[in-house]
Order: sequence, then C-alpha cells, then structure tokens
Amino acid sequence: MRGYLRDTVDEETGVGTLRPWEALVVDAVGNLIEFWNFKRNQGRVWALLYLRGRALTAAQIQSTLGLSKGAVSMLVRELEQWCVVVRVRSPHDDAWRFAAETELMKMIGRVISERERGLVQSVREDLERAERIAKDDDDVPREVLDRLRRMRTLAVFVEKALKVFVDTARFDAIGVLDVLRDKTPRN
Amino acid sequence: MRGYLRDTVDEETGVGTLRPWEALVVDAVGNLIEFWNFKRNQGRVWALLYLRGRALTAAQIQSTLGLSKGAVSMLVRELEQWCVVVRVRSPHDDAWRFAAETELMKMIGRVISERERGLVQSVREDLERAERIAKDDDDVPREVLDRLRRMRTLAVFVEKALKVFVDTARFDAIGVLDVLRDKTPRN
DNA sequence: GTTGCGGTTCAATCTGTCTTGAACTACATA
DNA sequence: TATGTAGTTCAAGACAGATTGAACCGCAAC
Repeated sequence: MRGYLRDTVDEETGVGTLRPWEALVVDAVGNLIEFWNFKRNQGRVWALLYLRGRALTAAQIQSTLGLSKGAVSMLVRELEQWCVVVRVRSPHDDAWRFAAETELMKMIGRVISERERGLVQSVREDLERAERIAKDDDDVPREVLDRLRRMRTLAVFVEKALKVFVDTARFDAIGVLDVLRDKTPRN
Repeated sequence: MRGYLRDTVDEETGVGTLRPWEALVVDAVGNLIEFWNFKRNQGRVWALLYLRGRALTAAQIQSTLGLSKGAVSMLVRELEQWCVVVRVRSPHDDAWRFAAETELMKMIGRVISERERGLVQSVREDLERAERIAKDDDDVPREVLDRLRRMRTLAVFVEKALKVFVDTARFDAIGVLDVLRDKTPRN
C-alpha cells in the first residue's frame, strides 16, 4: 500500500513515479500474487516492470514503489529465481536493470510446475504412505480405507490436471492463448 | 505440529488420540490447505472429521489435535461458514457434534466459486478500470495498452476456467470424478 | 589509495495473523 | 438458587514473516 498516492513528475533516471492507473494495476497484481502465497511486493515489482515494458534500475523500482534498498534487492533476486524477471546490463551501463518476463502463460506454467505441483505431489505421497500403513492395520474399518483412497485419488487427479495445464502453457498448444503472447497484438 | 506424536488409548468419549497414519493425513491436508490460504488447523480439523467419518464433539477434536478450547470453537465456526463441516445435535445429546462434508469435489467447487472467483473477478475489474483510464490518457504508448489488454485477457480466461471447473464439480458431469463421491467404493 | 556508486547482507524491528486462556453466556440439573 | 457442562468471545501474547537500515563488498574513476 506504499506508493499508492504517488503521481509526480517523471524525469528520466530520476525519482520514480506512478500514475493512478498504474498503481491500480500494480496493486491488483500485488493482491493476486499475495493470495498465491508470494509476497505482495514481488507482484508489484513484476507488474511495474511488465507495464513499463523496459528494464528499470533497482533505484527506479525503489522510488517508484516506495520500497527500501534492501527490499528491492531481495525482491528482484526472488523474482529472478522464479524466472519471472531477468537482470540485464548493457555495455556502458554501470547499473543492473531488471525486466519482466512477458510470456504470461509460460511464466505461470513454470511457477505452477515448480511450486504447486511439488506441493500436491508431496501431499499425495503422504496420503499414499498413510494408506499403506492403515492397510496393514487390522482394525481400520473398510470405509476409512475408502476415504483414504478417495483423498489420494483426488490428489492424483489434481496432479494430472496441473500437468495438463503446464504442458498446455508450455507449448501454447491452444490458439486461444495466443492473445496472451507478446508480439501478437491482434485486434 | 501439536498432536503429532500422540498415539494413546482411544476410550470412547474420552481423551482423543491420533494414530501415526492419521497424523500423516491430518498434517498433509493441513499443509495443503495452508498453502491455499486457509489456516493449517482448519485443514487438520476437517481431515480428522473426514477420516473418522462420524461426528465428533468439540472436546474430542480439541484433545485429539491438541488445540485449545477457543481455537476449536473458532475453527469449526469458520469451517461451517465454508460449508465444509456441519454441526449436528441428536435428541438426547447434550453437546454439538461436528461432521465433515464428504463430497470432495463439490466442497472444493464451492470454495473456489466463493473465494477464488471473487478474487480473480476483482483483479479483472481493477485491470479494466486501469485500462479505461489509460486509454483516455494521450501519452500512454500503444504497447502499454496492449500489455494491459493481455493481462485483462488472462484474468478473463482464468475466470472462465474456474467457472468451468466449478460447474463440472457441481454437477459431477464427468464420470471420472465419480470415484471421489461417497457411497461408490468401486474397486 | 580513496572516493563514490551499485548492490548485498543480516540483525533488529515491525506487522499482521493465530492461539491462548480466562471471563462470559446459555442452559441444563439438583 | 447454586452447580456444572458446552460453547463463545476477545484482549493479550506468541509467532512467523516481511521490512528496514546500516554496515559491508566490489569495482571503477580519480
């Protein structure tokens, strides 16, 4: 909720500024991403970079979003690890610049495949282990085993669904998703 | 992480107990649900009730999972609000008992439709608003408007996808999901 | 070497959330 | 009315995680 009201002059290489509509986007993404268990400010940084469409320096990000030096350093590093932001440095530039990954679907696909799937998978494994132990236990009623099986089935189901999604996103198989790619501003 | 090591005698109406394999399930669900932005203990309570397959009293839940009186009261109330647990009281019983909703898909469908969709929807709305404002602004470059449009398209897309999922879950349209319903322990 | 700048690190701090436990309500029963 | 049990509430405390800010490193220019 920091840089919400900022909307001052934008002199290149100077103090960053955020227009109201930009703030709207940046915070919308921040909220969404926060629910998805990332840091709100990670979402805000990515959204800013994506909106601007060019690489910004850490200092620009810092002043535009009203973050601290340390915070920006951490946030961009984390975003880099998710391959959601890349760090670039042109020859005669004396500062790193950060740019947003623009292929939305691939980006989401990657995150899901690396994070969500791991989680679902480990839950599925725990359920399977529990099921095995319970089966060896004589006094576990049939219906309980049934419920265990149902939970496991669900986990497997979700795991498969995520895989389908990830693959779809990766190959951009469906034409519909095309609108989401850069370089194809049809309409 | 409380009742992890407990595994003592289970004398009806007495102090609750949790077998190792039960703890495994309860915690797996707890972890999953925590990532889904619910409280870990909400997941644990639901999992316990689902596993046991019968209605338990607050006191039983409390001692089995090692929670406080107040916590159980809050947790079950919240779970009730999500229609994930129901509160029942038989004629001559002097305590409420809590039972888990057993239709996994419908349960998840309901949660998604009430929570996730609302979130995605409000993000979509913010993006639309930003887009409108930006369009009225002369010096917003074409590509920026394009990126805004792409984000909005994605939000719309996700919103639709969730709707499909929710409807599918609600009507149990696909036969595959049948395995997940109660009363149909095929295989 | 030293000054300046970009960037990182990390202990301390802050923040927001969950949990606790004691006080309280409601409603039995004696 | 007094006593007991089930359940709720909520202020206080505990906790986890995010954020800060100052010290620090590396490097280039002087």
